[in-house]
Amino acid sequence: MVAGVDVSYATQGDALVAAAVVLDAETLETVEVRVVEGTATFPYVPGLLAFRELPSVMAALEQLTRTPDLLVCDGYGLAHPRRAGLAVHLGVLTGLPCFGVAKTPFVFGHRDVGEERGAAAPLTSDDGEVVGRALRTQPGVKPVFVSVGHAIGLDHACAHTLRLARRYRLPETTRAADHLSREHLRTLTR
DNA sequence: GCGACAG
DNA sequence: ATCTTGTCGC
Ligand SMILES: [Mg+2]
Repeated sequence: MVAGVDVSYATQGDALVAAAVVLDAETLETVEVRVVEGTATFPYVPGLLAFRELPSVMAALEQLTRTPDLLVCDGYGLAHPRRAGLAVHLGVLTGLPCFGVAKTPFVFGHRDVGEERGAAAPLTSDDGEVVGRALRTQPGVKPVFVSVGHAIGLDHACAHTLRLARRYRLPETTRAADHLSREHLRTLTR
């Protein structure tokens, strides 16, 4: 069981909606969905995203009737200035294996990535440590950035990412959580 | 000292 | 993240 989490924010005011979606890792079938309405209590500050998004994400996860075996975050884990991105926080808070899949670069660069699906290049710090991996999930489409959160290795995190992103650039977990939180927020704003 | 900066 | 109109490619 793999869970994806994400948060949507209202333009007016501080309302937000967090979503947790559990998918069967094999079939990608939706097993359970949870949405939580909340309020933003922390601003967006690059490097401190966990403090803005995780309170409501934790609330949504606590509503699940089944504990997932793996968590997938929308953002970074170890590939963070302090090696403490939201995927690391969420893994420690829950005690569950967790990794992050980010959509855009943050602070670490990488060599060119081949154009084929599965092509990859390490994200490295100035002193050469590998903190993540740029991974092409669809041929000819921008790569995603995978990094370890907690209790999982980078190879396994990338393998899961590829299995969860067979048709689209982003993992189905992230797509489902993003869609659910966005739609629920819309019902509040309209 | 200045610029860059996940979502 | 959210807003917003058009454009490009499969
Ligand atoms: Mg997000």
